[in-house]
Amino acid sequence: MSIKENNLSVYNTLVGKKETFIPVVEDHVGMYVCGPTVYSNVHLGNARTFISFDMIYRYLQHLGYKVRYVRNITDAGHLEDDSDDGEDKISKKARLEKLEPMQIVQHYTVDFHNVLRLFNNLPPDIEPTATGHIVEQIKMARTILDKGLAYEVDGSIYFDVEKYNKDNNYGELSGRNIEELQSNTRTLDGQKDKKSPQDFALWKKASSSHLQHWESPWGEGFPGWHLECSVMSTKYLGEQFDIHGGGMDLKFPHHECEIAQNKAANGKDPVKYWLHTNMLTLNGKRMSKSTGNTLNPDELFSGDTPLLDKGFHPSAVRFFMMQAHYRSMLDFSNDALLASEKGYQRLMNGIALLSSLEAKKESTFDVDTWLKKCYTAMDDDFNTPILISHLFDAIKIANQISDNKASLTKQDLDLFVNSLNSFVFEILGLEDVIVDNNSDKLSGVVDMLIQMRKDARDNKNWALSDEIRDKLKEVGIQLKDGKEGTTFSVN
RNA sequence: GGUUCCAUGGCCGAGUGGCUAGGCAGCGCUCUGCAAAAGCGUCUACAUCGGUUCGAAUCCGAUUGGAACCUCCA
Repeated sequence: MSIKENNLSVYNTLVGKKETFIPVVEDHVGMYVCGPTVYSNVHLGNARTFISFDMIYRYLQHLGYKVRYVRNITDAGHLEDDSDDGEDKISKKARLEKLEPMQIVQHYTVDFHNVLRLFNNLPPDIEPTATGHIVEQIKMARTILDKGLAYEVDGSIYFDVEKYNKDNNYGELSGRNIEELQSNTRTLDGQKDKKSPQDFALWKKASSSHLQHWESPWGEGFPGWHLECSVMSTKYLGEQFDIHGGGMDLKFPHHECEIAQNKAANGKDPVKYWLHTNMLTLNGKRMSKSTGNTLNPDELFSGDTPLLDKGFHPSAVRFFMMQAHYRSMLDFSNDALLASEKGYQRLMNGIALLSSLEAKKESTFDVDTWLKKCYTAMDDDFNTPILISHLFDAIKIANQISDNKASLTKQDLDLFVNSLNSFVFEILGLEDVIVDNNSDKLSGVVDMLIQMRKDARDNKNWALSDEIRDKLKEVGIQLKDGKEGTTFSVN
């Protein structure tokens, strides 16, 4: 399959503007996305980032690119700070719960996968773990050490930012400069080993309290915060690859350090396009594990939280997220979600209707132009909100066709139906959940009541027919009287 | 404190130097025994104050308010 003729442009954080997307290797895309640190349940903010990149992955594939999507699992634990007695999150959690660190890792990795599956995310092609690449991390640390861009202090290896900055630009991604950083870095305890506060650890000596540690040329220790991503992206995508993604919050220092490590080790700019997704906020503040301002997916699905009136289907939530651009901040609220859910149902109803429409002799609607607009939206840095506005236009046309106010030829109708389905299900990754609402048994019961109500209505027994309708409504079943008979929906 | 970003109609949320995004709610209509649902139509906004321009919500400056990063976080 050849690449669809397209003008995909992406917003590249590195240059601060949109650029035409041209992969390093023709027809192939290497994409690395920073995955979660698995020390607690994944929250919706995390999910947003991975859902956004899932959409990007899907669209790149749709365009015909052969994509290798790598997303890591951070299971080695990042240090809480750079102090000597620093304890990483995974060890800390393990100590609290009296569990093996890898037990924690396993538990939350499974949770992470489950949640993303519910959101209909495709799995990445490779999902490497930090603990599975200790050898490679030691090797890269040694390479950087050999090149003189890192130094050893008491069993720990630190990256020499100042020295690196002489021939490179530390801060190119986040727009910082090193002087500013030096004058503005807060003073933290236990940084006496480092030459300069902005230096960061490639390898840290393990203290006796550390549960996770490995043997290295410098003694027992564990890898630094940023090394795993440099190592694993290089290993699976090469020294230079196309897309590196992650949340905005990782821009600095994490991604900045990744660039520095890769350039120091390989002498090349590792990434062509840096893509950063914006935060999901709750009450106007960013969701964050450490501050506790979070909403967990199971609370969202069940509605078991004071924040929500009811539970929401993962696909409706995904639609809610797709209605905002991935680079915009999105605030999570009950009202916004309810509004989105209704729109989502409308979209699904329209799609169901569309597949039952009949072709006519002539077309009153220009499908090709519509389709082009859809692609233009997606090609413009994956603008899903605009795409969705076009999808609603399509739904309007579908209704018009149904009312005989518009028509499409067989060829146009097929293209229309296929394109709409492909955008909604294949690219946006939504699911048709209307069907899921109607379990066989329930619909059997309700159909019986609908028939009884019809008999009552035929006998003009309005009291009974209204009672059936209203009682059903009370238990959350909405009857819908239409020309072709009565259907129902479950709220 | 430093750096960066944002402020859009009742709500959510795109866009952007002249060409009414879209969704939800509201209102009107169609349908209906009455409703509901559904569909159709409609409501025309861009924080404040200056400036640039034939023209600014869109560019520039200031002000106010908010956010992110600077410390682990998607």
